[in-house]
Amino acid sequence: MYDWNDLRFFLELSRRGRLISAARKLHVDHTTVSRRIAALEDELNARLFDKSPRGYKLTDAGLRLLPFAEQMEAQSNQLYQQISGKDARLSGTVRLAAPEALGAHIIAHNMGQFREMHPDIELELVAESRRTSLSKREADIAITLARPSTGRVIAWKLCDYRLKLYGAEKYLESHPKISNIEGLVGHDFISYIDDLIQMPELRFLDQVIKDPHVVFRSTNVMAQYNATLDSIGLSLVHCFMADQDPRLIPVLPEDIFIDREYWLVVHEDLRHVARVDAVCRFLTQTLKDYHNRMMGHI
Amino acid sequence: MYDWNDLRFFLELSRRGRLISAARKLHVDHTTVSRRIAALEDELNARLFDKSPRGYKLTDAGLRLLPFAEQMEAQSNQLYQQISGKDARLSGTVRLAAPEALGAHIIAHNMGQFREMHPDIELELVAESRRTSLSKREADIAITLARPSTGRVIAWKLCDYRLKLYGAEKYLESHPKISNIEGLVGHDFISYIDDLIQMPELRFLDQVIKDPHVVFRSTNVMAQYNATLDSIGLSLVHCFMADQDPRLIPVLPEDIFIDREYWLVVHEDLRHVARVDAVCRFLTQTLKDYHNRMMGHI
DNA sequence: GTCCCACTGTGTATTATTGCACATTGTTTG
DNA sequence: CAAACAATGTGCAATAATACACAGTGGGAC
Repeated sequence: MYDWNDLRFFLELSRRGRLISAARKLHVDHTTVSRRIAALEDELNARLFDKSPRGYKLTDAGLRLLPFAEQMEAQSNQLYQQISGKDARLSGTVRLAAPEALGAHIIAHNMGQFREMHPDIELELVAESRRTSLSKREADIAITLARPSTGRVIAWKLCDYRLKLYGAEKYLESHPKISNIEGLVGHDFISYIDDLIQMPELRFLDQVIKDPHVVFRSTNVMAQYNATLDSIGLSLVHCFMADQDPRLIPVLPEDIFIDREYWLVVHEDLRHVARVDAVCRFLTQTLKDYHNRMMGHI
Repeated sequence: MYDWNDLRFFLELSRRGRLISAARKLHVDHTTVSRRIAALEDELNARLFDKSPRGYKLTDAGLRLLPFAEQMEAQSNQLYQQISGKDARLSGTVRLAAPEALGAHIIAHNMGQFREMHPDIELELVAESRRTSLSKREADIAITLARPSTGRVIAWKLCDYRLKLYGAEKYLESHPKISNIEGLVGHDFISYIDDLIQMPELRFLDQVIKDPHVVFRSTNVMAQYNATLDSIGLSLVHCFMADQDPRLIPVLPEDIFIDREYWLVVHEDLRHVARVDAVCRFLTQTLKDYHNRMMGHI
């Protein structure tokens, strides 16, 4: 029978992609990891990784093995904690895919607190506005704008958030005063690139004004934000970003606002993996604490 | 972190109770098992076994560890089968506690078929009519006469069975002819030892005749059976035993019969352990095939 | 195009684990 | 009560696993 310990080498290599990185985490030599993976592949008569000088990537067989190994690891951690009495320190890497605005601002700004709570968990933040596949392990956790409708995932709503229309002071001073929604006609706007929008929930400028005159488009939220600061136009910005910045003035805030939701999504197989669970709990609690800010209530 | 392989030594020792027996099963030296258990106890800072020259017995900590280790073993077996393509031959020991009659006859007579199906599973049959505790691992599977009402167990009904009153030809020839139930008065009977009966379901002679004249008592079903053959009295015998023996004549079979049930009981934690599951399936199917015989329908 | 860096693979020395031989202990049998 | 048997524990040799040193390869930067 194969060596159960080899599964620990397998797990770490699958998470880190490189022998030397996995070896460092496990406090062994990279040659040991290489040999143990080779031994495991030999015992199981299956190729678990596609190897290249640039790293190791899981094959289909490796992907199929992964949930079992993770379950064993979860059991191992539970038994260690329960029998030895010592808290088996949560450790390992968790990859989180989150919308750029949320990830780069709210989550990134809470990393200090997270690391205090879980010093051995390495949180990798993929802050992009494109879809990620959890079943292909592109991420362990995803934060989406809508509840996923298919796949072996578990999801729950994290929070609501609000966007409002903002303009820089310099822009507002040098353009016609806006006293009602009709007054927006003739103004310039900043927005996403329509045909590169991957989530319908990001199409919200059309709800504010018909046929907006867009002078700048970007897929990058930070680029849009900075362009707004640069006084080239108005844009719909997340309240949790803009309200912290006195340079941005909300435009008709009582009339113009878009509400959206954030959802936390985890693959079913990872739900009970301790470090994934720890990250989920942290995110859930953090965004509960941020409720008012997310909604633009100051 | 502790060596995951040590858990395999732990599992085998917990099942077999002796270093040398566990070592034989694992194809290692008994000193290896001894040292690996010592290493595991040291790592977990817990005593897992009470040691004596006569063997090793699980402590409370060991009992608490057991389900986790078994889960890991279940995961390991599943992944091996699924990834390597090879059927990880079901192996290991399963201890079955069954009522003596059922165990020693029906089950024992089907061991050939069972071993053909599962050559690496060692089925240990504890054929006794006393209660066994599944939570203390006195057995992995129990067959009982009634559905258990408490405990973290899973149970389902295996089958119904029937007992009838039988007498040996020699006894019947040398005693008053029995043409109705009233005619039983004055006859001799063989039965259990009343104050040593541990299950109310075994008290059935009282249902047939009030104040029976019992000339021989035993806790052992086979002893009762052989005494009946020896023509010292009448006894209520399981149809699945007696109907195969032309030496036993049923007495008033249309009027006198007792119906009982067999239940299969497994501890919740073992339900998904592959070899336990295999035994459960085998028993369930076997007793389904034996339905007519169990009920005395020839 | 060349050099540097990061990473993997291989051979060998070192260290850890396991098996062997045997002593010790407790139980059973005569 | 003594001898035999079964099981565990210990010391040391043999074997296996791991670390170390270094070669080879591929990609990126200049």
